[in-house]
Amino acid sequence: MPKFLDSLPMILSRSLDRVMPSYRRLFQANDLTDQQWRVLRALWEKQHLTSAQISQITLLPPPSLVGILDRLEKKNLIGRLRSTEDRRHVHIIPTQKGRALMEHMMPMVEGIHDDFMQRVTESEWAEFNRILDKLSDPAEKRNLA
Amino acid sequence: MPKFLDSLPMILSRSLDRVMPSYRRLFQANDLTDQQWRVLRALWEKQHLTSAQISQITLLPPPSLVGILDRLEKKNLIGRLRSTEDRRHVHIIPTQKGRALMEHMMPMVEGIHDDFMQRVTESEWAEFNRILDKLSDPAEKRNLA
DNA sequence: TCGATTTACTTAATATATGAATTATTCATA
DNA sequence: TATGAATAATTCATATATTAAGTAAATCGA
Repeated sequence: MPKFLDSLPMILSRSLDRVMPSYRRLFQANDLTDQQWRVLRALWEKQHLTSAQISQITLLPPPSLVGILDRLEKKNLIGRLRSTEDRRHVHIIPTQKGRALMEHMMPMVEGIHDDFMQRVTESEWAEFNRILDKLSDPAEKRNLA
Repeated sequence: MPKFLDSLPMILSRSLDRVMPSYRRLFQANDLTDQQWRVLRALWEKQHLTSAQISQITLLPPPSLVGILDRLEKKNLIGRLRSTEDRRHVHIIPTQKGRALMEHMMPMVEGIHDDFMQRVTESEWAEFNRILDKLSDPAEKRNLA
C-alpha cells in the first residue's frame, strides 16, 4: 500500500510548498501575490493578451482571473481594453508602471530560477521533465472506475 | 532567458492541474473536497491525530484546517476530542461513518495511483523522486538577493 | 506561587479556487 | 434576417489559502 505522503499529488504539492517561498519573498517585497505576478509574467512575453489567453498561459481559472485583474488594475499595473472588432474580447495591457515593475523584478526572478537549476545537471533536468510529462500527460487518460 | 512555462513553479502547477481531475471526480462523487479527503486520508494511517499533526502531514495550514475540520465534523465524518492529560491537545478521530467512507474510497484511490504508476518504470519513478528532492530540498537554501 | 514563555489553537481580513449560471456578443444557417 | 448555438468575460455561492494577530492552557524558572 503506497504511503499517503508518496502519492503523486502529495509529492507535487510538497515540492511546490518548498519552492514557492523563495519566490514569494520577492513578490511580497513588491506587494504582489503569486497569481498577480503570474499575470504580469505572462504579459512580459507578449503584450495585449486577452483574458482567456492569460487564463490558459497562467493556469488561473477564469473566475479567479477576474478578481486578480481587478486588483492589478486598481494598482494601476494593467489596463483593460475592450476590443473594437469583437466586443466580447478584452485585451489586457500592462501600464507604464506595470512594465517598470516587471523590468525591476525579472532579473531577480531569473536569479531564483537559476539557483534552482544549479542544483541539478542539464541531463537531470531534461530527464525530470521527461518523466513528469509521462506521469501527467492528459492524453494518457484511462477509464478509472 | 527561461520561458515562463518552463519555470519550476509552472511545471509543478501544470502537472498538479493534470493529475488532480482523476482524483477529484472520485472525491466529488463522495461529496468531499480535495482537502477534506487529505484529512481523512491522513487519519487512515493513524487514528487520533492532533490538529497540528494533521497540518504537518497534509500540508494544510492550521487556519485553513479549522474550517475543514468543522465541515468534516458537521458531516459526522470525524470527531474532536480534547485530551484529558494535556488539555491543549485536541484529538481528531474518524467516526464510524468516516471509517466506512474511507474503506469505501481507499481501493479506488489506490487504483488511480496505480494507474499513474503504470506510466513509468520503477527506476524512472525513483529517479524522478531523487531529482525532485534535489530541486526542492529546503536544506539547500541559498542567499537570494 | 507568580510571571514569562511556549504550545496549540482560533479569529479576522483579504485573496483564490471551484462549479454553476449570466450577460453580451458573434456565428452559422435555415 | 431571424434564430438558435457558440463564445468571452463575468458573476455568484461556497470552500480554501494566506498572513497577522489574538487566546487559553500548560510549562518552567526565580
